Amino acid sequence: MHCGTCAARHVGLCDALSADGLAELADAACWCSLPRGCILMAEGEPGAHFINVSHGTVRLSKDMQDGRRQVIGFVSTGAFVGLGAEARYSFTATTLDEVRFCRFERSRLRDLFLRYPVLEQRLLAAACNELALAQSQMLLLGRKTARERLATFLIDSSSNFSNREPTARVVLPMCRGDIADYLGLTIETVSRCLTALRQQRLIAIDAEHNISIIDRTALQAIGSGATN
Amino acid sequence: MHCGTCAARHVGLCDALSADGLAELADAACWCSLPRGCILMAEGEPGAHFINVSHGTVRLSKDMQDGRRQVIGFVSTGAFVGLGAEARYSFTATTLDEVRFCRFERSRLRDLFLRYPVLEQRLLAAACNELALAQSQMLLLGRKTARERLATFLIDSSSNFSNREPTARVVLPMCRGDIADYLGLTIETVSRCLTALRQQRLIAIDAEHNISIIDRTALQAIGSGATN
DNA sequence: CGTCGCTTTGATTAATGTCAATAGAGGTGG
DNA sequence: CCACCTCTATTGACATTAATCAAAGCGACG
Repeated sequence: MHCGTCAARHVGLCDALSADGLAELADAACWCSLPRGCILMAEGEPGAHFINVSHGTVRLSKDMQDGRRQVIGFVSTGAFVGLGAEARYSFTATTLDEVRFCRFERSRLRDLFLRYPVLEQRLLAAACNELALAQSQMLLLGRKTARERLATFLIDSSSNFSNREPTARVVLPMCRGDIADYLGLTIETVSRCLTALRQQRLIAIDAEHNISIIDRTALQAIGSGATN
Repeated sequence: MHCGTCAARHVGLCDALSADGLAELADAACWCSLPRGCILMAEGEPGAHFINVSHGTVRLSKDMQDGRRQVIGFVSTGAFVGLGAEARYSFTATTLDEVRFCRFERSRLRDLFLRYPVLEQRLLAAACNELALAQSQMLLLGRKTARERLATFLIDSSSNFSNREPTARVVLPMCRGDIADYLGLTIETVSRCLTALRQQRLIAIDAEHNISIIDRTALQAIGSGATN
């Protein structure tokens, strides 16, 4: 088993278990690795599995018939995906880079949950956390301007992806189109807003996927709607 | 104790418990009733409580400093509010009409959860359900047109509020402003879209808070983006 | 009967989307 | 190593949706 070297060993579900519980959990898991651009789960398909990401970034999205897409989240190490799936997945999960993960059969997890109630506690905590994030995103999508959305996104990204401590360097594993679909904007608007923020010396665009936050305080103010 | 006559007795948390468990739960609860327009919990305040709505409708919202507001949900009988609150509430809960509810001290619930794991299971299921709703709302806020948002809202409302079975008659306990803040629009746009739907004979506006769905199929199609 | 709050309707503006062209970056093969 | 190709991002011109500003209608209530 890979648990000893797993990057997610000390986060989320796995961290809740001692060695023997972990062995049982590992027994129910299937280790997988997929390259960029693969679909981990597709909206509408039977939600038989549940995965725990141990490396890489996954894009979660909902699509409309005519091609409009809303990215509902980007998740990485330690994240659970497919938690609530009542019978069918309610979104599509796609790899943005090389992703390693454990896949669990939903049915096999059930009795494990009964014997280790701490697992359910962790899932509940994770679900509540995701819910709070989703609610913040609703405020962003419903009420913030394009500029405010970008500022919020950059601030959030500077603490979400792999770093716990906020850093000036922000690595964005997704392309502009994914950012646009996450923020409810178009690629062009994302590009224009980034350019504007750069011209005002609030950020520096070192490379397309590599941004430096120059004035964090100002960005936070913009993101919360305090300035313009 | 009021459990015997409580409208929420056979939904959510309470339904999971047998008589003696329920007695314990009741022991930790405080029954309250508030008129319209009261604040049940305020964003940013210490999240000491957790409530279970037994009657009425509660509006959950997040506000920005300059007055912009996003309603993140309307909840009624059986709903849990304040679930995940890590230390502080992440939204404000306001009564839209007369609301009756049970209030629990978060600390007193903890040991009850340990002894009745089924409670945690129910909360997890509820949280996952809310998460899926939040994700659908993100699609609405990020990608749908005003017309599509209204159609979606009406269809959802026709099965959410008090009725399990979808009905033609939709009673909206909230005012236009709340609908606007829920759909990420302005009052004027909500009004205009409702008028347009009425003129096309898809709905009838019997009274401001009382709408009849005339062509459900067409509304569903509009809401999912299939037509215009 | 008049006032107040909420809703509807109308005219205009502003923000973002759409369409189109250009510019870079990265990869491949001659 | 360089030229080319493709994919992505940027920039510009214009169109469109929904917001804003303003006024009038409607209902409830004193």
